[in-house]
Amino acid sequence: MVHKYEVISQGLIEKIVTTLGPNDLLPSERELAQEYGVSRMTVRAAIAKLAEQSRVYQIHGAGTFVASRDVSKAPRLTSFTEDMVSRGFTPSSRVLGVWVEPAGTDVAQQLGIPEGAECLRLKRLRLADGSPMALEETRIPQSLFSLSQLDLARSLYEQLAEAGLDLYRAEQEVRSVPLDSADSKILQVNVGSPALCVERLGCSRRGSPIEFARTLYRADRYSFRFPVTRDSSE
Amino acid sequence: MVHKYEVISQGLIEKIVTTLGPNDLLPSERELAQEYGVSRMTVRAAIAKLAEQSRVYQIHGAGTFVASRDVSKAPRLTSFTEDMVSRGFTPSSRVLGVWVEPAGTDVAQQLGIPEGAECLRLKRLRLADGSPMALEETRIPQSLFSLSQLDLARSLYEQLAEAGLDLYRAEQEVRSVPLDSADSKILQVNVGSPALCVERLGCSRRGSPIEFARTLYRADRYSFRFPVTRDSSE
DNA sequence: AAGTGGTCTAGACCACCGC
DNA sequence: CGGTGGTCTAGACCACTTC
Repeated sequence: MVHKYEVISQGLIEKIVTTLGPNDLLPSERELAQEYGVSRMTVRAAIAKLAEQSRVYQIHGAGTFVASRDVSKAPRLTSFTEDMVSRGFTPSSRVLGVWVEPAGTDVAQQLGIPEGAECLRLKRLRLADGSPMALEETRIPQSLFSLSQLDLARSLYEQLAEAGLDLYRAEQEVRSVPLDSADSKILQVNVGSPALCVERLGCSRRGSPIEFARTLYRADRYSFRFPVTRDSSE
Repeated sequence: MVHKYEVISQGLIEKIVTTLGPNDLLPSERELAQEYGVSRMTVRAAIAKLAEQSRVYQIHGAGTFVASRDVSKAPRLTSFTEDMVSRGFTPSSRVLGVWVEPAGTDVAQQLGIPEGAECLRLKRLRLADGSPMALEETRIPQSLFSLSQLDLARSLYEQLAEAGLDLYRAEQEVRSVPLDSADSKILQVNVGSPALCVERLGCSRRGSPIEFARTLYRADRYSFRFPVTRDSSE
C-alpha cells in the first residue's frame, strides 16, 4: 500500500462491501479528495481502477455508483487451481504424461516457432472435489522452459514466473466439441458427450507466446460466465 | 473530434497502422505533449484510451509500444447481425414465432420480474450465408416493450434503443450442450450434436435487466474468441 | 442553478529500464 | 546515467444530470 490512490481504492472497496449495495451512490470525487486530503486527479485514478474492474460505474453529471455484484468479475487469466477455488471446489490434479516432442503444424503456428521444434508437452487430468472436471494439455517451447526444470509437484505458472516467463495476457478460443472414446473414458462421461474446448495461447507482456493449452471441460460441470459491454472501442 | 486527447489518439492510430509494426516504440509522452502542444496528462489520457483497447501497451521505464495486431478485441455487446458481418458472413433471419406469455421461474429470476409477469418472446433462426448458424430465443418484459411496438422487419436493438432501452452491458454464460431432436432438425445437424449455448442478460447502464436471450450456436460453425489479462484486480 | 463527472494545464518527484 | 512511464498537485473550465 504505497500509493495514495491505492489507499482510496481500498477505502472505497471497504465502504462498498460493508455499508453499500448495488447502484448506491458513492461520495463525489471532490468530497473524497477533501476527505483523503489529496488532489481530485488522485481520486479519479482510484475510481478509474475500480471502474476498470467493474466494481463501480460513473454517469456524467450524476455520480459514481456501486456496480451490481454479479457483474463484477471480468474473466481473468487464472490457473485451473485459482479458477476452481473461486468456484468453490477443491482442485486436484493427476499427471497423465510428460513428453518432449516436436511441435506439430498447429502448435508451431500458435507458438510462433518452427514446425518440428521441440516442445514440452504436459497432459493432466484436472479434478474438482475429487471427480474429473477437465482434461488439459499444455505445450511450452523447450527453448523457453525445459523438462529438467519442471517440478510436477508445483504450480506450472509459479515455475514459469520464476524463469522470467510471466503470463500477462492470453487469447482464448472457446468451442463446443463431442468427446471421443478415449477422452470420455478419462472424464468419466458417455462417448459423444459435449465438452467445452478452450484453447489458450498465453503470452508475455510484450506479446511473445509462452504457452499453448487445450482444455476439455465436462459440459455438465463447467460453464463460462463473463460480462460484455457495448462501448469500449471508440 | 472535440477533445484534444481524441485528436492525439487518432493521430497515434494513424501512425500505428501506416508506419509502425507490432512492438515498435511510440514517441514518449513528453515528446507527444510537445508535438501536440498539450499537457502530458492529456497525452496520457489519449494513450490510456488506446491501452484500454489493447492497441498499445506500456512498460514502466521503457516506453509505449504497439500491441500485436492479432490480439482480438475484447468481446463487445453486438447483435447477431453485427457479429456475422464482422466474421465475414452475410446474415439473415427467419422468425419462428412471436408470443406474449407469462415468465417462467428462470426467466423471471433473470429479468428480475415477478414469476408469471407477461413477457414478449421472440424465436428466430439465424442464418449465415443462407445456412443455419444459430437458434435464438429472446425475452423482454412486456412492461418495457410491447408486442404492438414490434416491427419484425427491423433490428430489435434499434427499436429498443428508440424506446429508451439502450443495452449498455450484458452478462453472458457460455456452455456446451447436446441438441435435442427438434433443435437439431431446425439447425440441420444430427441429433445430439454439440452446440454452444449462450445465455445473455442485457442490461441498461444502470444495471436494470432489459432482455434475456438464449442462443444455440452450431458447434461446427461457431466459436468464441476473446482475450483475458492477468492484472486487473488488486 | 447547483452539483456531478469529463477534460485540461503546467508543473513536480519517484520508480524503473537500458546503456 | 538519462530517459521513460507512474503518481501527484491545485487549480480551471466544460458538459451533463437533477431539481
